[in-house]
Amino acid sequence: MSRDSRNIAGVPDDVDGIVAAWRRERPDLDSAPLLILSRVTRLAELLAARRKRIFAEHLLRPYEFDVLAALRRAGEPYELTPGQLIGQTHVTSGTMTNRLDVLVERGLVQRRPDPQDGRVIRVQLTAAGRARVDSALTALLQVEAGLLTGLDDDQRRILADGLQRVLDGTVSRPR
Amino acid sequence: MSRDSRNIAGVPDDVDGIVAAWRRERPDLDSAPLLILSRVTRLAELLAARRKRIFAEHLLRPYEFDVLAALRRAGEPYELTPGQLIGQTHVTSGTMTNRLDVLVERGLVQRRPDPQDGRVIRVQLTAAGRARVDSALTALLQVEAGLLTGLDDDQRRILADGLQRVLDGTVSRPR
DNA sequence: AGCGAGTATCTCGACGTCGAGACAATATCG
DNA sequence: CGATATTGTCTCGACGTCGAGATACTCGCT
Repeated sequence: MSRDSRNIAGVPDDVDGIVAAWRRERPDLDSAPLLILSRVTRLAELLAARRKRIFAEHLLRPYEFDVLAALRRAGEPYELTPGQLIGQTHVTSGTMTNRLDVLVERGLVQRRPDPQDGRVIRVQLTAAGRARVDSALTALLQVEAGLLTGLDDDQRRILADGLQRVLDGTVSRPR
Repeated sequence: MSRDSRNIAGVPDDVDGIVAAWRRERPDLDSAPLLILSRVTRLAELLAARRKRIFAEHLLRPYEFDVLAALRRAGEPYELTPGQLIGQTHVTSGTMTNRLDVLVERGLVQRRPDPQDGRVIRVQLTAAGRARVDSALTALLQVEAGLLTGLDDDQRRILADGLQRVLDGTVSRPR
C-alpha cells in the first residue's frame, strides 16, 4: 500500500483505495474531496445497516422509527399532521401515507380528523408507540455512543463542527 | 434559539433542533452522538440528491455511474465480473443483474463469457460508457470541491481523519 | 352565498432494491 | 472417475419510495 493511499489515522479503508485508483486513472482530476464526501456516504450506509439491526430487536423498521421519533420529539400530546411529519422526515406524501397505514395497523399510532380543518388529519402516538420508540432510542444511542469511543471530546467537537460547515455549504448552495 | 441548540460554527441546522428536542424530551439520555452521526446521515442524503442532479445532466442515473465508475477505476481493459462489481458497490446479486441489463441495453457496457470459467461473465466498459463516466466524474468532482470551500486544508485533513476513525470503529465493531 | 385559488391528504403505477432460491459450471475428495 | 460441495450468476416476488394526479376541504374575494 503506497503512502498516497493511507490517511492520517493510518488504517487504510475502502475510500483510500478508491481515491488511489482515481489518482492513477484520472491524474488530471483532484480526487481529494472524495476523502471526505465518499467517507460520509459510506459511513451513512454503515450507520443505516446498524440502525436496521438495532430497531429490528425492538420490532421496528427504520422508517417506522423515523415517524415515531418525530412524534415523540414533538412532546405532549405527541401529535403531528402528515404534512408536518413529511417536513421532518423528508419523504413524499405518498410514502408518508403508506408509513402511517402500517403504523396504524400495528397500533403504534392513531389517525383522527382535525376538529378545526377538515383537510387535516392528526396523527398521534399511542401508549404502545411511545413505549416502543423510547426503548429503541435508548438502545440506538447506547450503540452510537460506542461508535465514537475512538474520539476524545475535542475531536468530537471538531468533527461535528466540520460536518456542520459542509452541511451548511451544501444546503445554501442549491446549484 | 437557546445556547444549547447552536453549535460551534454558529449556524443552527436541522440536527441542532432535533438534538435540542431530544434533550428536552429525554433528558435521561446522552444525545450528543447525534450531533455527529445524524449529521453524517443528513449530509449523505443531500450529497445523494446533488449527485443525482449532476449525473442526470450527463444522462446517467446514480446507480449507473456507480457501476461504470468501478469499471473505469479498474483500469485497462475496464473489465470486471458481476461478483467483483457486487463487492465494490455493496449491492446484492439481483440488483447487479438488473443494473447490468440496463447498461447493456444502453450500450455503455458489454457482457461476454469468461474463456476460463464457464460460470463467470466478464463485464466491459464500451467506448461510449467510458466517455460517459469520464465526463460525469469531472463534473462531480468540480461540484464536490465547491462544497468544501468553507474549509481550509487543515480542517479538511482533520475532517477526513475523524470520519476515517469513526468508519474504522464502525466496521471493526460488528455487534 | 358562490366561485376560484390554494392547501392537505390519499391513490396508483413505475422504479430500484433485497433476499431466497434456481441453475449451471467448477472444485474437491474418496 | 464419479459424487458432492461450492461458486457465480440469474430469476422472481415482496417491499418501500417517488411523483403525478385525484379528491376533498378551506380561504379570500366579490
